[in-house]
Amino acid sequence: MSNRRVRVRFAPSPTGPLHMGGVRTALYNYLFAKKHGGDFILRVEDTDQTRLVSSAEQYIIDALNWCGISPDEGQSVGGNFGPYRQSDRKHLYRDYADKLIASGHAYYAFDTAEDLDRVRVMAKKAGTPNWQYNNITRSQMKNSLTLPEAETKARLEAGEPYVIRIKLPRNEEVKFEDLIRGWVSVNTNNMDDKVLFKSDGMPTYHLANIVDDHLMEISHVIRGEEWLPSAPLHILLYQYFGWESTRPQFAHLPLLLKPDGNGKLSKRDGDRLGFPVFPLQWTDPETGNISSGYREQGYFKEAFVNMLAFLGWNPGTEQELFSLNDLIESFSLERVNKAGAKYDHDKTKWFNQQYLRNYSDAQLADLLLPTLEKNQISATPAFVEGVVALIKERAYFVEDIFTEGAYLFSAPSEYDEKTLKKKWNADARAHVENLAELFANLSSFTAEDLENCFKNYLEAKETGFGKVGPGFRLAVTGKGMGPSMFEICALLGKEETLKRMQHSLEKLPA
RNA sequence: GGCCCCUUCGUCUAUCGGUUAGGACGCCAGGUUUUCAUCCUGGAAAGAGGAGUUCGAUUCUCCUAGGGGCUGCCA
Repeated sequence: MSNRRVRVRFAPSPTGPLHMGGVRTALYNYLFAKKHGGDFILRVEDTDQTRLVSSAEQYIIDALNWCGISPDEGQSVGGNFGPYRQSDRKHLYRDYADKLIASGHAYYAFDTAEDLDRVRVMAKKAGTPNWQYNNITRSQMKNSLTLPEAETKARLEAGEPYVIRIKLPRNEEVKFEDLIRGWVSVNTNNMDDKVLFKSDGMPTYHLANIVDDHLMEISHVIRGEEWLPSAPLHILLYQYFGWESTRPQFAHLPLLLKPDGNGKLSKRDGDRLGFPVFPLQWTDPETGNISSGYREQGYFKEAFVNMLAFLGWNPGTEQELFSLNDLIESFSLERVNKAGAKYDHDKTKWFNQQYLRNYSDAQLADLLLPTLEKNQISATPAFVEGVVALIKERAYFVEDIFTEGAYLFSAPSEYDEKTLKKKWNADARAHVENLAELFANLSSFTAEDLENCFKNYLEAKETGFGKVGPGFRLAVTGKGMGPSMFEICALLGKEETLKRMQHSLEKLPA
């Protein structure tokens, strides 16, 4: 058992886009697999045909690929344990359900959905809020345990719809050791006879999940805490199938919580609180609604992954910046927290800023190209790199470099009103005029030259930086704030700088 | 309501019986900067409450409270 090859699976249901909680579950599975030299499998659990969203499966694959945590096995990449889509495995499950019936651990139930609704409503009226189909109530229902054998047989042969339910024992303690939570135990009296096989011929999650994990030789089931309540049921299934010796170990992850109010982060929270909940942008195929994604918002996948990894896990050191390889090296389930974690968007932005700074100017210039193209701006690579160097430390996103430094690419068409009002006067105008003249005579136009020239001017005029600087900046950039003016002018070059200064004198009030 | 899980600064977290309870984000103040951003320095900020075990509990146990999950022929 301990020598068993590590094989983990991420098993989403393709009912929509994967949200960041799902991505984190996938990430932890991936990290655990890679840490132990094992396999990371993507299994699509599409047993609920009514909730299926056709484009969801591809979205899930795209999202994992973007994050750099592509599966080793799956429908799209192949593998020796396929098919990896449960609807393609449909033929497999019935036999297992039958085995359970044969061994007395499951039974046929003929109660219709309407029957069950009625019973639940009545029970509620009688003061029982959650009626369950269990080892007591099943005696009053229509199933192969209560019906005469001949009638069961007749109904089956007549093609009457039925489901197969697990038959839980009375008053039995089910215990298992969770890798994150330790011993968890539940009494079967508090569990119900879950449906294993639906009337549409599909297995439910519970059956398909156990059968597939077994067949695919899964060694560790790492999934969200929402599955903790049904884990005992799964334990029992392994027991009834006689698969206890190869039963995977369980690890139930803490949930990602909404930053405001209560509850777990859900798909419906997309953009509601001013941040995406999806890794990639998603267009709802029915409504056409678009939900934003981290990728399209300009987040680096490294930052996104790093941030997600830290929501529920930490290395125990003070290091916070981890590449995917660093994460693989450091990850362990023992260091995963038990309590749910609230998502913090500020921290996510901070992570992105950190990664942005780790890129070289040349790399960032490259990344900026599409944005420039979109805005129909052409500039030499050297110039773009110069802009990056000047602006990058005030940027969180690549795109910020453009929005913050737009005035470097094209001369200002408007001038900041506040600065205009406060700093532009006859003196400022005269200073710009004088400086333009001095600059025109410079043979070398480096930041250093400009600074010297500027400072000499200040001395000559016996004035301070504060009297001249703001007007000068306004004239050249149209802004009231920004990086060093000397750096800016040096980057723009003599011709452009002078042109802008002249232009401002014509355009700004006298 | 029932069952299960959880509980350290606002948030993410460190601490595996003895610490001035540490770090990060955010926030505030000061410094650097012509300005803004960056950067630097500093600051405010936490063991839910109550019992017990122990020489000693944030750490172990129990109770209470609070939070979360589940309670479907959904996953």
